[in-house]
Amino acid sequence: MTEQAFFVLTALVGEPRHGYGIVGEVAELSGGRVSLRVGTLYGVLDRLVAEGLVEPDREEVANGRLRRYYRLTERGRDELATEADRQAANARAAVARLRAWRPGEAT
Amino acid sequence: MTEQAFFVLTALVGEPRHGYGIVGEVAELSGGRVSLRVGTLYGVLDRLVAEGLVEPDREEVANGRLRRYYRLTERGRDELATEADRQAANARAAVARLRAWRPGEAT
DNA sequence: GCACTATATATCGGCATGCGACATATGCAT
DNA sequence: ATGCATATGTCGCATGCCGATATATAGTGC
Repeated sequence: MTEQAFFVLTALVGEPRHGYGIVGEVAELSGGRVSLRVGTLYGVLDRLVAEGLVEPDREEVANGRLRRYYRLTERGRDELATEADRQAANARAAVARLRAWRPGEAT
Repeated sequence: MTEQAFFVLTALVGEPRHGYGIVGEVAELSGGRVSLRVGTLYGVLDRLVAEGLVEPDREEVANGRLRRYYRLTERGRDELATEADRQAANARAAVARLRAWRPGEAT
């Protein structure tokens, strides 16, 4: 799973969001580290829908502008949890190695 | 940074390794979750060398077979540490959200 | 002797993905 | 009127992953 897809899923946890809202939410919850571009968003969203991790929720018109909402599926939630564990494990593996071999302490 | 590049850097922490050795090391330290393919390896390695995160170490001939070793640079080590923090933070953000909204507790 | 496997290097082409640029449209402020 | 924030979406380029392929040596099984 790509980092962008990972953050889209995370942004959708709890409540459905529309495309533009996801962009803002991703920027916020990543602390600005990841800026999801619109050119990326719809491609990612289409793929996630095709994989059954996300599904269309509803359409709203707010202030004359269309809002298309998406929500996380049960499977999307599970996949996200699995992926989060993976990432955490990867980070742990790297940190453990970096600690084991301090500079100048090469085997 | 891609997951493959991340694992190549991790595999090189502490001691220089040759290409084929990196493949085995990555498989081991990822618990089999990531299988780095040879078609991927050399591309990743070239990019890391170009970015100054990895550099050629030495060449050896063992059992009539050439072994080309690579080692992690100071910058490579720093980048890996930064990336590991990023991954850990991403995982934490996702887990925190998943815990906050349990199934059926939607806002 | 011959086939197969493991070790070890490297290249090539197809496919997926990320993203800048662009297109379109509304409401609000200047 | 001009521009900005909001909101949707498309297109093409560049990057990156990986299967397939090529080359070469040493050891094992038949």
